[in-house]
Amino acid sequence: MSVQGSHGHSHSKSPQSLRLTKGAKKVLEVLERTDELSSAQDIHSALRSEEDSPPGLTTVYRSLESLVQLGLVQAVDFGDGERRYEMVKPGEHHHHLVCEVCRTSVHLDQCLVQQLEESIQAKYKFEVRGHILEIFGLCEQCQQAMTPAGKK
Amino acid sequence: MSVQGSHGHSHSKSPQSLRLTKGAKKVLEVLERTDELSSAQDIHSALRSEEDSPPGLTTVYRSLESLVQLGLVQAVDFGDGERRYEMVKPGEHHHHLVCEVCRTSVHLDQCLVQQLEESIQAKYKFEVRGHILEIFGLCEQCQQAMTPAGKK
DNA sequence: TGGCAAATGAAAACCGTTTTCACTACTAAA
DNA sequence: TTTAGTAGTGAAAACGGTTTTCATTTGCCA
Repeated sequence: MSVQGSHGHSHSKSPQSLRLTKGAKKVLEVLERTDELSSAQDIHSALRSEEDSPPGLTTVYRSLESLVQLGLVQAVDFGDGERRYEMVKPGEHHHHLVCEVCRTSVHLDQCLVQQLEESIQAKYKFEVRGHILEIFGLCEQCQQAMTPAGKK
Repeated sequence: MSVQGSHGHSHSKSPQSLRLTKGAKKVLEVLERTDELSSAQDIHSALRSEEDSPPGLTTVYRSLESLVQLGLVQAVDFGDGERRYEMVKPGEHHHHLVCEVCRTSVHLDQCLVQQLEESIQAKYKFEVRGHILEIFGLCEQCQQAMTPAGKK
């Protein structure tokens, strides 16, 4: 249920794209079988290497936007300038451990924030609609790979 | 303690900027008296409207990078394409309620994640170094401003 | 089957951020 | 105090992910 603003001016999303277009289906397929977070470009190259006439990058972006709107996909932003996406399994909601070195990410098995929302709502009169929680650090391998000396 | 990757390749930050330069001081002053999150451009225009020879945008960016490195400022990314910054009061760590309509943000008075870090560390063998938690929704005013009809 | 709205792709525009490079301001040594 | 040498700065260009534009194609349906 993470919320994702858009770069530019985000015109309220008109008629189009409320249906699952052909391109969007292909994008969703890629995300369906990918366990890690994927950027638009990741998805685009995945498709290009397996389809004979893959959707263009533009279509991938547009599809992702629709899929997010449809609630089938969630966008995550680590602040490194590249947005990542992943499938949302219905009723599932979770966060990630993101390794700062190798950038791999692991799902946390449940949402840590849900219980807090109610009290925030009461205390701040703030209507909670979504949240981003990402935890950064070092995965096990990268901890080991970092020799005591190199521990910048 | 939010973590902030950089856009490009982030050359490990050489000698320079480990001291508080003149430009950085001005940037810090702006953040010091601002209670909301500010983007680089915000800071730049603030300075331009009050100094006779204000630091350029480049310097603002460079200063912010240094200040983050020095731990005096933290960067926050909502995924709308614009990074925001705020002063870090020593020992303080908190998160924000961000209104999706008017984009104002309010501090939560404490960190909601700290208690979790230890158990994450144990369970996932993941060395936690930082996290991002931002909660999105509607502030009180914007809730009211949204007439039942206009509730897109 | 003809007409239209939606979908698509290529290329251009965007825009926040970073890099480059020439120049200036400090600072420390002589 | 002059003289390096180093760090800081600004303007402009480069970058790169994302969005827009616009001409074309696709697919639905009356």
